[in-house]
Amino acid sequence: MGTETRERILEAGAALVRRQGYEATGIKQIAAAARAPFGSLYHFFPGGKEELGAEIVRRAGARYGRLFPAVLDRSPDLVQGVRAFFAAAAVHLEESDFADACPIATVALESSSRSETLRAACAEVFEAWITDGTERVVDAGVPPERARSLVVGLLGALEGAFVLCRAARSTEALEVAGAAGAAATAAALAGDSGPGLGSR
Amino acid sequence: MGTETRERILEAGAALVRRQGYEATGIKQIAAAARAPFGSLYHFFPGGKEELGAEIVRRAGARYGRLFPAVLDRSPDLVQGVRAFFAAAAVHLEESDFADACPIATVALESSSRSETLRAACAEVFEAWITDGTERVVDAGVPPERARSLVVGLLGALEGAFVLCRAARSTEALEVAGAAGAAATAAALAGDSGPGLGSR
DNA sequence: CCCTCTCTAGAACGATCGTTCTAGGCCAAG
DNA sequence: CTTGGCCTAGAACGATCGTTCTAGAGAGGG
Repeated sequence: MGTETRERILEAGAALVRRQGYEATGIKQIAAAARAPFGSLYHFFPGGKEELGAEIVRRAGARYGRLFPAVLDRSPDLVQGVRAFFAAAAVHLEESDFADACPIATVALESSSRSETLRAACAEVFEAWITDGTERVVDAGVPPERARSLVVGLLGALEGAFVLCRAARSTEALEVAGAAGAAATAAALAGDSGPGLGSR
Repeated sequence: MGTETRERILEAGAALVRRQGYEATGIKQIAAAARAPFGSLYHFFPGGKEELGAEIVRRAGARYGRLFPAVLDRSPDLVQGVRAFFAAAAVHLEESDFADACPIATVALESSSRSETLRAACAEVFEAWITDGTERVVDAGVPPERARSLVVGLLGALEGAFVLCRAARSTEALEVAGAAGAAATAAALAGDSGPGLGSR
């Protein structure tokens, strides 16, 4: 069955796009990295690069989206879960020589004014992450609207920290964001309407 | 003097790169948009696309960096200044059909694993923004280290919100980030070591 | 007047881009 | 055995990429 080839293409493509972005990654480069025959690429993705890109985004989004719940499940509470997630992101980023941050943020910025297809795929992934995250926060006892704002703030802080960290080749921004995110989460759990991410 | 041609090239290049990113923007496209002869491009930027890109980043960074102090000067205090800055960013983003966000964030993500020259230019700009912002916050009475964390958190929140807003074509994330940023600023001014961005 | 230096102007080059096309291998169904 | 599908395989195409090269316009100092 050749479906595993399709798999390899998406896998290799995701790794390349995460590091280089969409525009800088060639379709032939993906085929080579996946050790896939070039013809297969257009067989599995007749829509060409754009379709392949959208599929990579969705696929990487679904995989990366499982990380936050997984970390939460291993943490005693929400606040420590948030702290642990930012800390893990910092470790992983540094270990990859500041290459592996968010798998889709670069594509989101590159495509938002150029390809409606790609932009929509990124938006879809972000929204799924937010919805899933909100559910977890609501389960911890935070009112839905407040929970969503918290999660949007957390995700935004994470994405922004990735931008700064990759540029500076330093984890400072992730550390700051992690501490702030944890504090904001604690405030939301305490029912404060006060300071912190997510007070609207 | 032909230096004004150089100016036009940087101007046009900045506008294109801001919307499309670095990789998707062609050097000939910049020349055409600037109504500059193509030969002039290599005359002014002998280092080719990379040198031009780095110059665009630095130039756009210097210009955009003047915005935050300007907004602050027109605001009664730091907290309202922060709020106003995020609000203005949201208005400008929406008015530009979600095209004009941070002029260098896309380049930062695209280049960080591909071009040391460009990555360094972006890092330089971010660091300058942070340094300048920290100075303003220190002037308002916050201890230096705390001030820097606050500013790093604010900038990260802004950049991340831009990513989410452009993808979603919505200003939600900027609104959340603005409220959180203002609250965190208030907390820092009050000397709280408690919740909010920048509590390390 | 001429020489030099800056800047304009765009043709030309090789490389690479995404895409299309043709051809063959493989395997299950008839 | 033959047919028809999926999938592999890569050559070929036109377009465009960044870069280099040649040539000339224009101004200023000797």
